Amino acid sequence: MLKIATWNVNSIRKRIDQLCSFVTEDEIDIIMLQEIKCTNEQFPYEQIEQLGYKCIVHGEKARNGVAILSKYPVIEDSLSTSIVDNEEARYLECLIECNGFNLRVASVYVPNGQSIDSEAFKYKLHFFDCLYQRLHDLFGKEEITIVGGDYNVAPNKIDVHDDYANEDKIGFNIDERGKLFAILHSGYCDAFRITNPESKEFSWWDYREGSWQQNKGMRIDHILLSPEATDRLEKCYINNKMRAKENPSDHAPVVCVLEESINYSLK
DNA sequence: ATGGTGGCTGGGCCA
Repeated sequence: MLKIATWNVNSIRKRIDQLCSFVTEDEIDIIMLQEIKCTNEQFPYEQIEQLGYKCIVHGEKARNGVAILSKYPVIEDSLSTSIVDNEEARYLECLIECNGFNLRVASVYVPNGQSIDSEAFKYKLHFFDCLYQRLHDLFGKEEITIVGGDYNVAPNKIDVHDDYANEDKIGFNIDERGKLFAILHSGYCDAFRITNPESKEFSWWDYREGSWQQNKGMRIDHILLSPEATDRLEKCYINNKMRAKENPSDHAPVVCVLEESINYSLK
């Protein structure tokens, strides 16, 4: 069994103790992190390595920043840390060797987009185009590809609270949903939705307006799987206990469980 | 209610 998680921590330095208890209690093998909000130098390597994880970090000062932590050996790192032609730390990819087969793992932090009529929204759509291109290029390269992250898009009505299922709302506009659908159509699977077809669950709740208390959230954090990974998918869950803690991230971790005792080679 | 809270910082910007 292989447990793989994604979590937007909203500052790794603020959340380091919660991260350590989460990966220990949920027995996480690999985790993709977003919004670490620190430089590579500021990253708390020591505390995480003590738990047996290798750290691959692509940070920047004060904002954004992605990382991948793995209990299994990382055989290639710093792959394609820039899928968009700018300096923002929003994408990181590596290759992990796991009991004789390779996993290509990516951590992605899609721009929020601010509002539908903003320049930031155009950038969000452009980022999605670049992400699509990268994931399209990866398709079939390794059998097992896992792309976890904060996509800042809820795929369908069931993924947002009732007040929010509106074209004007950022994260639910048809153009950005279309970009996510295009990635799914290219062959990747939404691990949570395929294992929980009817569940109205969220992965993010605004800090403001009592959103958590009223359960007014959105499911915007996703684990996308290549077909050979999807075949091995046992379950996927959102650990919203992490959102209920004191000083939480505004996001909850998403976890998928893969069966690993399978010959992954198609040849 | 054009607000609200939280994290970067060290005054706003971003989410």
